Amino acid sequence: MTSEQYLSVLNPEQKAAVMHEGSPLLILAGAGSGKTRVITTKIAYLIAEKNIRPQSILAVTFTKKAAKEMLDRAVQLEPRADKAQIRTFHSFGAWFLRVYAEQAGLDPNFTVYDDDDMVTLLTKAIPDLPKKNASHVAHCISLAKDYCYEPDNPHLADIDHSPEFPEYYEAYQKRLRETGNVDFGDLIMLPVLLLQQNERIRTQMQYRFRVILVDEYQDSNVAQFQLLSALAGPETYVCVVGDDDQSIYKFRGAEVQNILSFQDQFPGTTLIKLERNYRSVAPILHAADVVVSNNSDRLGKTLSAERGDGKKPVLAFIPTQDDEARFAVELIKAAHKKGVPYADWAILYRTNAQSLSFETLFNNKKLPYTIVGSLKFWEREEIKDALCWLSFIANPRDEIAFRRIVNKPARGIGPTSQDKIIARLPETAVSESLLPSKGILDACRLALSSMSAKAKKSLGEFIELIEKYQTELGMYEPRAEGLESDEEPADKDAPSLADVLERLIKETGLIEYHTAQDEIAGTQRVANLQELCNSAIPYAPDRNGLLEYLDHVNLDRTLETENDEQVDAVTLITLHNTKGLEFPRVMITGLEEGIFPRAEKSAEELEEERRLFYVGITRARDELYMTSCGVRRMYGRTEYMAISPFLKELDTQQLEVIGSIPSSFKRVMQAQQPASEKPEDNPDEAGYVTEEDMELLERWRKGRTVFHDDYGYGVIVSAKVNEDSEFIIDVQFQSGATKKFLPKYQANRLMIAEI
DNA sequence: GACAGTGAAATTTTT
DNA sequence: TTTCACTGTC
Repeated sequence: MTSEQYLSVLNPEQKAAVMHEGSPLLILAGAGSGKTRVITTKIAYLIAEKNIRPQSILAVTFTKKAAKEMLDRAVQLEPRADKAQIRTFHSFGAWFLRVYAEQAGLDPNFTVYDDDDMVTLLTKAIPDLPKKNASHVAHCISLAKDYCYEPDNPHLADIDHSPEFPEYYEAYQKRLRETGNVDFGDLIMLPVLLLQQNERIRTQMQYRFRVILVDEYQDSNVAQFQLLSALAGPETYVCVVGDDDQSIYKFRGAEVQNILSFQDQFPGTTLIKLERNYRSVAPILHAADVVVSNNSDRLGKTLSAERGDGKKPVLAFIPTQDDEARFAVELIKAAHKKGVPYADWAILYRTNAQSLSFETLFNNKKLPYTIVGSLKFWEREEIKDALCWLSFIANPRDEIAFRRIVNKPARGIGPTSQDKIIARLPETAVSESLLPSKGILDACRLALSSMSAKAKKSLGEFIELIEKYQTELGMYEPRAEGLESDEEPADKDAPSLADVLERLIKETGLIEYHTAQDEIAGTQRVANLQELCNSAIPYAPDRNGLLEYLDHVNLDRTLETENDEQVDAVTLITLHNTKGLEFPRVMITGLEEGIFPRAEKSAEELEEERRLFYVGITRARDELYMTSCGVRRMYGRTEYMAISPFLKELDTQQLEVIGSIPSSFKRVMQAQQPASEKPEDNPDEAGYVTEEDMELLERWRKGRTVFHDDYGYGVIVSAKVNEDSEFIIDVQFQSGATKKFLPKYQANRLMIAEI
């Protein structure tokens, strides 16, 4: 495509953003304003018209999915863009640290620890830290790293002001360095420290990247800002794109301040606003706007709906979560009959746990779906086991991996022996001046003499097995790689890492171990292991292949189903994961107080939840459905849900409301009706009593005997409309227990007992 | 050191 | 309701 062609489809602001040069650029891009198009066109334009070498362009995104899409679209416009560095922040960090592993004090074959590994390592580093506290401390350490605070930083108290925290952090960091590995936070923090301390490396990097583009800048954290600052030299062209209304990662250290103060941090910045929305029809955009305008802490912008009018959003009140899933199925099936593909639909929810009722029913009704970003697969025991074998082969200083695999299946080397071995680790560091060290393997050899005959034998076999694979994969050969790392994808028929992995899980006894487990518990573990092997197919059976594969699984937990794009399936996804995506038809589920927004939110956090709602609404192109359940099963108990406070912020005149409307919402609707249509009588009691309530009051009056499926016979001791305008009864059962019910939602389980 | 049985806790959101 | 961590026994 020529640049005239791709520039001609842009509106004036977009074109200005693409062609801008000579100063830092901040693009404030509203939802659906063609932000990705602008970035990808800019990449193509810089290469084609400004003679920028593709290799010297760095484009950073937050998710691998976004990176992939950006690369694909840029390549469509300009084939040479495939040489540009388009990565997530974390994968850039991993790339950088592999290039400068030695300077960063890391094993060149390091792998990345996840949150669970952090907790485990922490309990090893600080033995008397209670397990329950460990995950909290681990979380705080992550946050500290998001702010680029080292253990001696006085600001640590802002994160956790317990006096021990800096000690814990320091002990953890020391132990982590001994493993040669990194955690997620290190992937950003260590490059920042290295760039700040080492002028030569800084100059190298600043020379290497002449253009840096950052997407979703509103969700960058302080460490990422510092990384950007360190990478940007006086000659570097910096362009960031973001939307303060879509900042949803505060809990992870995201700092909206980064985008709000960008113009101060980078003096002379040009600001371009993209406010034309090309995605959603007007009523959907209106709903989004009404909701987000309840937030106070925002730059403020007005989106115009370029697509014009369309279908009003639908708000459905639904009895239970099973009905919610049924509602989705019916809607989707009905549309499918009219030719709407399944893939047009996305079901959005606040917490991963909510996907379950949809999965169950979709399976039942043979409705195809894909789950995005479900971490479950990678958290499975058998998967982690297999990956730890690979990690330990790559880096035999990896204490966590070692402990996990050395005694599985049982080899008679329990925690006590493991501690003994790890205790010998310092000796190996001294005796082993030649790099790379064989770490724990050497420590095992030192500890052999003090072990029982049985343990000695199996530990010897363990060492042998690891070393065999290390040799096969050439783990100690120098890495033939400079700054460029443009690996060609492996040939389909070429030998693959998958073959190695398959052999490994057989030889280690993992497959037998899990076959046995499958038979006992009826699980799918062997099948999962097979799936894992499949995921390794594109990687070469050598050192680089292994490291790339491990980075891939550690930095991107979404299981790549190769035929992702071809299969026609409904998308099940958390609201957070929808960032950057769009769908013709969107259903936002679980709009109940305590679910969305989640319970116990401060005012500030509530604004973030509201932004999350805003993000969800603005994903929809043509149709938007919102559902709210009356009751929901949680922890095996049935809970009565109040409607989400966000629903009360909607413009009910611009909604289609269906289902049995709770009186608390009827009140909202009446309040918003034009004065002429308002009913005359408006009793201003605590609870507003509707006609429907009158019927309920008559039927469920005080003193009547009722029968409940679970609790048996009982007497109604109170019947009233509560503060939330919901009709509620108290029933005293024969057991003596008193329970509250909303009879409207209990038609199947609670009935009047005729006497 | 392995395993069965018991009791308590669990659901944020993600790179 | 399910899952996980802890305890006591072999």
